Amino acid sequence: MSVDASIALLSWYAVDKRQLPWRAEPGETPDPYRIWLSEIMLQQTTVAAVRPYFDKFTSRWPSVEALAAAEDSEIMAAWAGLGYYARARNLVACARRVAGEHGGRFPDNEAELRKLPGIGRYTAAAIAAIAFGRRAVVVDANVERVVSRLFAVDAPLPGARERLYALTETITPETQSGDFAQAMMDLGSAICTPRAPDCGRCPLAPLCAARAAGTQAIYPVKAAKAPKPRRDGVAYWLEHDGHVRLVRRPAKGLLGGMLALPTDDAPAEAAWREAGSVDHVFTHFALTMRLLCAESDRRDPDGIWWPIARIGEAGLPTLFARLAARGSEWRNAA
DNA sequence: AACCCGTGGCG
DNA sequence: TCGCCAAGGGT
Repeated sequence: MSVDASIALLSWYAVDKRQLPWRAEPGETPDPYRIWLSEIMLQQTTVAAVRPYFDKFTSRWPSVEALAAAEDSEIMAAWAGLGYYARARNLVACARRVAGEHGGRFPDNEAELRKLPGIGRYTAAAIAAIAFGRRAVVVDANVERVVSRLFAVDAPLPGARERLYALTETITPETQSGDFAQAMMDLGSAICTPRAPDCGRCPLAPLCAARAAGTQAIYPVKAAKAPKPRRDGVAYWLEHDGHVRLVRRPAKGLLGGMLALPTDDAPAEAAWREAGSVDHVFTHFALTMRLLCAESDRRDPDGIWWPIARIGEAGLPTLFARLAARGSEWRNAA
């Protein structure tokens, strides 16, 4: 099974693999910095969403030393809109550790990579295999889906995670495990998809237990999810002389470390006026946030005041970018 | 171990 | 329309 699976898969990958900006062409040497950056961005995020951010980051910061030397605020702003902002905070911390403690070179093995911020079991294995040619067991959501079908694993996720890891280990080849991992992920993305997998085009179909039983659509089995609660909030658009008041959110928690409109408590005594609301869905709750707007007769010198004409450059996360659009409309209507 | 943490596309 | 889903990690 092991050898058959990897040969069939690698043959398919050699022909049908995707061209991606971070992926080295055959004969090229992969750049660990670009592999690392792409892997962090791709955590729980689609290739289509990552592409423009990867291009922007590698243009502005072509090396890990360049990234390490950047200001936190620049990097957070550049990450705005991509989500899961702890990744950006860990990205800076990791770049500075690599630049400061490793001479600008990423560790070339899983155990050392695993010690760096933002690099967990999956990412350490992926970088070790793809950037450094190490044999590593790379298990992401694509691989879990493919393997759950190959072996018809009936135990539900996330409990079945260790079982799926062990099964992946049995089919991971000793060499070319980086290509094998990327092939599994491309297969999961293009053919062995969550709904309606295209088994007719799958190089692993002859080896697939679920396919043999005709039950491929039921895998991976997943535990029921808790219902998503709804919450309500208030944000404030306070402007003065063409500028709007912003705040830097606390480093931890929701949208941590990002610039935002003030929330919860009014930033000033003013004649606040309703300007509608924005609905936004986060991973674990749905939020309806009202927007209150006012003009201030003075400018608190301790606050962050951003020119409204350039609000698009502030690097607001999506929720606040949408609220800011409402605030600008309110302003133009007044 | 269970919970926290974004966003946009898709059927 | 809305729930599902995505190259997960931290605590």
